[in-house]
Amino acid sequence: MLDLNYLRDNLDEARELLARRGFNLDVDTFQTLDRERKQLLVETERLRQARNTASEEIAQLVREKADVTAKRNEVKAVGQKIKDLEDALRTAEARLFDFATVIPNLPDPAAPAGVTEEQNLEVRRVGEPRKFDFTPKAHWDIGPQLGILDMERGAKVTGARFYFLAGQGARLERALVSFMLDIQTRERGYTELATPYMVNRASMFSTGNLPKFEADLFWLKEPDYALIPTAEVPVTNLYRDEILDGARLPLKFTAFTPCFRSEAGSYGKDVRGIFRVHQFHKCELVKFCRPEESNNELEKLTSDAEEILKRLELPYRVVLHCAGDMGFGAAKGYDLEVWLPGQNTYREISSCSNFSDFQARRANIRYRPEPGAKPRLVHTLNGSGLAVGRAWIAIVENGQQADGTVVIPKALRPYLDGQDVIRPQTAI
RNA sequence: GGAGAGGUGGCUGAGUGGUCGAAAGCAGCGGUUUGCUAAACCGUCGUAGGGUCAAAAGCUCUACCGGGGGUUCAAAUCCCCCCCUCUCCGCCA
Repeated sequence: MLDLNYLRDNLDEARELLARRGFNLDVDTFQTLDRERKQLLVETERLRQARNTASEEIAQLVREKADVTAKRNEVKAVGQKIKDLEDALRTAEARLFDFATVIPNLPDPAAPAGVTEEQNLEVRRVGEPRKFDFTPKAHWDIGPQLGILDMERGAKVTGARFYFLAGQGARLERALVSFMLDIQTRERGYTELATPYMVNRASMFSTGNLPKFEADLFWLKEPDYALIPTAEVPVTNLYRDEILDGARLPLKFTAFTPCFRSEAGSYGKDVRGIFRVHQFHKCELVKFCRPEESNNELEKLTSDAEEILKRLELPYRVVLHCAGDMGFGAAKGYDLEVWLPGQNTYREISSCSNFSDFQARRANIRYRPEPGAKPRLVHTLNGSGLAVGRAWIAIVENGQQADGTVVIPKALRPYLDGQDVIRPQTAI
């Protein structure tokens, strides 16, 4: 959420910045709502003051054992007026709040203007896509042929966009999880968290998933909890409504969780294979830091995610989001796109974003810069390090050989008892 | 699921209708003193939003004692609903 005081004082600037990401800020509506709220506030406070003064007079009269009936009746009428005004004020405040909660974050000046994926800026390419002397297959062919992926049964047991991994396939995924967490915790200074997989509405609001993206989430019938679409939600909410000691910043966490997404509105997209599914696994990286450090921390976080791809010898490129392709709450963000030979293209495997104070304001996460100083909002960042299912796809597609087997990246072999190749296994 | 206790400022913890935004202590901040990685003493010390002001300071007003509603001239305090924590019983991976 944007700072309402900033909006009041810099409406034109805000409108222009938001236009860079394709959002049309309705300046007139904002000013009208803001003015109405202010008028009601002033009037309500004026009457409250009158009542408080009168109440004190009554208290004094009572102490003097004087008659207070007349005075009491006089104030009684004010009380009703206050009640009406308070109702009106509450409504006005709610309307302003609702207006503000659907405004996306202001883009960082570094984010290129643009509204579509094509306007993203390629920053660098790392690793050379392998030359095949045969036509490389996609994972939806390789996986079932090896007997490590079963999509039909996933669809039977649950529905479309669900799947089973089996034997070496399931183990490959488990190895990837340990591999990713070990690097981030042992070498990159992240603290590992195991988190709740369902959260309440307040948490979903804080990260920006509510109120706008309710349809993208899976909801429990009872109680009113949603399954997390990413560990970003529980980890960012770890410090909701807290004041952190500035000396502890930056704080860095990594968490492995399942992620649940309804994928509403993506019906035609990526219908083959397991690239886009309702349930997947991800190792997430989350940081809390001082505002002046956040863009630098974004570079470091991105490089922490890249490290996994480098060790797995997977070719990838880094793309800087244009203003319009960024997530709702992001000010600046990079995508890591891994090379998928089966599809002959780079595909997203990680998204790393700086949310500036957008989530911190919603979540009320502050820090005290110095002992005794006033609390300020932190900046929050997060990124995938990495999406495990997509890493699985990348390994299978990049490691495939003409005979249908898959070579496992060297760095991962210690997590598989030294196994170097996935060979066809008995069907489940 | 059943029974009970409780949620107060950064923390601990008083306060059961009116000079309570809230005692006291700790922590923090400012200072004094002491020849020592500290102690003692003094002072200060919540957040948000209005008004005044060119602005800041200051002054002043309003709200906030888990959340929401109610009673009352007046609510941290009384009533109702919800949430959370703790204890005991039951069930259970």
